[in-house]
Amino acid sequence: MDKVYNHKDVEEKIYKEWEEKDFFTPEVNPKGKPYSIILPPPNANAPLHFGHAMYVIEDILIRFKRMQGFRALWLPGADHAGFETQFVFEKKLQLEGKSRFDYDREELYKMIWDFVQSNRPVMENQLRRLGFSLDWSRKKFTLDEDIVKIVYKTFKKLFDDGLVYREKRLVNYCTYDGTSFSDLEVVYLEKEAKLYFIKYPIVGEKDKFIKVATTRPETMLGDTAIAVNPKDTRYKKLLGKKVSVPLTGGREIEIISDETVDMEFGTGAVKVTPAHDFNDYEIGQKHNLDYIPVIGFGGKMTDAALRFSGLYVKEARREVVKDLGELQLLGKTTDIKHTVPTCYKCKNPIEPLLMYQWFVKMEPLAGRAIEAVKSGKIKVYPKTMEKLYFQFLENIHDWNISRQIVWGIRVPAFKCEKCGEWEVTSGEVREKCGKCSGKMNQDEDVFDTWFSSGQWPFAVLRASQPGDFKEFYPTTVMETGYDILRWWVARMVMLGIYETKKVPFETIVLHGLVNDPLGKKMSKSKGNVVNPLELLDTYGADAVRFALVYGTALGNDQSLSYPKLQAMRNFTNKLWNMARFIDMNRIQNSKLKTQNNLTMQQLNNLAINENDKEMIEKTAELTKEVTRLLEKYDFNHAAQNLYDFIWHEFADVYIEDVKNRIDEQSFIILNSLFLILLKLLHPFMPFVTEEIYKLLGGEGDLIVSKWPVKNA
RNA sequence: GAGCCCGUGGCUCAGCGGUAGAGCGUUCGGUUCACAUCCGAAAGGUCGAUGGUUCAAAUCCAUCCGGGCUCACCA
Repeated sequence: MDKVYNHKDVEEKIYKEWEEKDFFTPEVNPKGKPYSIILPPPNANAPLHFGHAMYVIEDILIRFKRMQGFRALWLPGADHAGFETQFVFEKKLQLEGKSRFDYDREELYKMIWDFVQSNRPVMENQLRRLGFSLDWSRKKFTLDEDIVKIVYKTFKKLFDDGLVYREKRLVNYCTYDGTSFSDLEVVYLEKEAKLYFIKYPIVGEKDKFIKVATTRPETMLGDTAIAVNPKDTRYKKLLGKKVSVPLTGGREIEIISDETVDMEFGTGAVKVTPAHDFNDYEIGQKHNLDYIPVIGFGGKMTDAALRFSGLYVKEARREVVKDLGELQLLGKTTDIKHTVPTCYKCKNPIEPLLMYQWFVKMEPLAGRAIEAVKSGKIKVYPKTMEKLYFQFLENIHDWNISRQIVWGIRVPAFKCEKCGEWEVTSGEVREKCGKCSGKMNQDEDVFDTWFSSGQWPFAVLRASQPGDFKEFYPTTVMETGYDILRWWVARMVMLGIYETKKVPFETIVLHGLVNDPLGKKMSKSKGNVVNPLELLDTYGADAVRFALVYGTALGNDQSLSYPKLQAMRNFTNKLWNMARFIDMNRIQNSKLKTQNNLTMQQLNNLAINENDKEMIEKTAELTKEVTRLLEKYDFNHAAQNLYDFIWHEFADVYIEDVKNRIDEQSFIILNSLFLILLKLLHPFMPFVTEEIYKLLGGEGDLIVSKWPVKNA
């Protein structure tokens, strides 16, 4: 054996061997009970970041269960990541001096498809480098034909059940990216703004005004009421009176009362623009107001904005303020801080705009999802995360699932040109209207990516291999970062229960984020992103894996620590040298048998020396403890126990002791105990343990060896 | 505005009701042994602050301070 463990020589070789021997499929344990985890499908188009390396937790579970004899399935996939990917692709086009408008829908889709396919192996190979024992024979993509079909079916079912509807409503729209979003994709940023006080002349009463305060004067062109609080005595006598909206050529609106108006803010009177503000939209619904859209989808003022038509919102604001000043209708302006809805991707302001979109009615779905966790049908680790889950589901709004992009699953809905009738299908194309035989056109929009990934567990198991769904659904564990609990996990629960009548997974395990060494969130814009591959090169996959679970409680964020990585790398080397010691003794004492792989029971029968007996007992205890900790998803302590015991008890004390009294019997015990420790450590450090196991003459392959049991 | 998490030796973090723990770092000693060393030992903490509950609190409760995250329609 080499003097020093060299992970580079070992990892690739071993992974290939495992893959060639088909150890990653559940079929290695044909008779075991099913145990399944679906890998959260990474974006097919993007290289992995450090968060993905945390999926090592899933590999630990799968290897553990595989060794215990379960039919352990860990199913890999890739996500088309609709808007994310189209955004990246458009950036690329931009660099080439092009834009999405230079291509028709089909061309653009094809280009993105090729782009994604060419990048996809990068991500998949990184998963291999991490040592993940994923069943590649079952890998799926969210745009695979069979998956798409399932997504269509769910949509149709939701529609038929009245849980999907198409309506013209105010939605979050990014005029830069040209698409609408769900609530979750809107980020509220605190910004400095000007609060303008504007006078609206009261009709028929000369020189009388009502003053309102607003940060968005340009939207006044679409005002359809002024609202005050019914309790506000200041305005009681003005209720029902008309005012004329400045700059609109005398358009008249009414002063109404609504209890949502905050008397303390501004003047206590608020302008109501139902077509461009969520609050105002609500008020508009209640009071049956008109909707006058003055901002268009391109971010420019519409014709309804009269002479401001064609101006961008910002310009329009400036002009409106200027004109109001000239008309003596502008009061004071003050500086305030307020939160502005912005696009999570491009950071430009989100405009609430009125449009027809497909919505999923969430309340009934959310209720069942809440119930699933409250009743214990789904367990959450760590338990504190339940709060996040409930918080989201208890305050949920209907989900806008339409996106105005091409990269994704196109909505299978067709509209008749003639009679306007909509028909939703399970993917079949409708050319003729069933009612009037008019020509039908498919909706241009695609689904929100999360609508398809929200169906992933049942979709992927129905599509992977015949029998998989029956065998492996519900899956055992869903493990992912807590940051996508709402985006993804909660939606999987809702859609899973809806479509299959069963929870999609029995347990949710959530890990924390990996921050940079200074504790800051890694992000491209900050330039502090650490490429996991570099660390794999430097420290080896085993060390990186171990460092990620060691010393951090489940669900807590951690900062990348180079000293820790180094310590873990040293640990792999320590293991290697323990093996070298054992190996050298075998060679030097050729009469020593290579008999090993004895069970605890056999070792107990063999041992005479007190120290040997004690070590057997301690190893048995460790086995019990590590097993117990893994069962309760306490990877941190399982890892710490292994580390401490192997280094500071087994190596520092026991090996030092055996050194001075080595004989046939003690060698067999030493060797066997070490192999047991390798088994316990294997889920965490699969490469070095497998390599050593084989060098020391372990039977077969460690990855499929039997998990040690205390009393066997 | 509301909620959540974190604040433990120089650094990174475990512990979360029963005499303060680990890794890294530091200091001293030993060894070249299977070990890019490794082994042994030591120094170093009134567990953010203040009150309370308890026989007993880093651990439970309250308030406050500091750091982070999330949610929310403040015009």
